[in-house]
Amino acid sequence: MGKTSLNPLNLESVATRFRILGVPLRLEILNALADGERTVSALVEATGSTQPNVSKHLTTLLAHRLVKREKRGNSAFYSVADPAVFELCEIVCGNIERSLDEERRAFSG
Amino acid sequence: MGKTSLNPLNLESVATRFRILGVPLRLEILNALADGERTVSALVEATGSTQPNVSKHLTTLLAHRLVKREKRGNSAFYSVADPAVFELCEIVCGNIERSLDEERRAFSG
DNA sequence: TATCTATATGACCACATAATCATATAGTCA
DNA sequence: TGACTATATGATTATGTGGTCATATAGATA
Repeated sequence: MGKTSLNPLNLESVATRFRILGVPLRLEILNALADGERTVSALVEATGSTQPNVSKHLTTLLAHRLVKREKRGNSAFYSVADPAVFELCEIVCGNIERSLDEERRAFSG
Repeated sequence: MGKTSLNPLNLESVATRFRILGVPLRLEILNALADGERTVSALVEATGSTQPNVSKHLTTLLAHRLVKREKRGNSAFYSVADPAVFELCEIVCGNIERSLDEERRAFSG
């Protein structure tokens, strides 16, 4: 358990996950879901994108199990399926910061 | 410090990082670099892809500072720039496993 | 210099997909 | 039922990019 080295089988699905997260609007949606469930309309407003576009990305996120969906009345409430995605973002942010630091060092040193 | 929530500025670069990692062959390359530097030829052999293709992906990985390059003699030695990428993969793997568990539970429960 | 090996790169094609628009579906309320 | 609201979806377009091929560059060696 925990032995999650990248065998060819995993490789494809891991890459797919990354690709799903590689769209700014989708990250924005996930970010907007960080503190709880939101309706599609709320996400449309939060992101400033169009309703069909947000809906489509939510469908994609749902298909890859990054979000959950619950329909209540007229609305669809989406929420993050696995909070671990936020760890990913944090690591990437740290990653980028280190890159930039190095870049700065290269320029000033 | 460590407050790396996704502001719109970060959002684009974080998404880009994810997109870079969203290509199986690139993950395979990074995986092959897990235990040290490798030449392009070695990576071509390790991945089974073509030389121009591997070289091109290495160029991409280099441009986004996911790998480092050092030329010695006739060869170019590439290595992972920030080992944190492997954490990412581990998290994603765990993520996927939880998804699959849930899926299995949904079918059998 | 000529040749061999290693790597990089430009041109090209094929394919995936993000965004938009129009429209369909479905639930609510009068 | 009919009108309204919320969400989903099909068609279309535009764009990005992964893969391939041919070729260029550059270092090593004779």
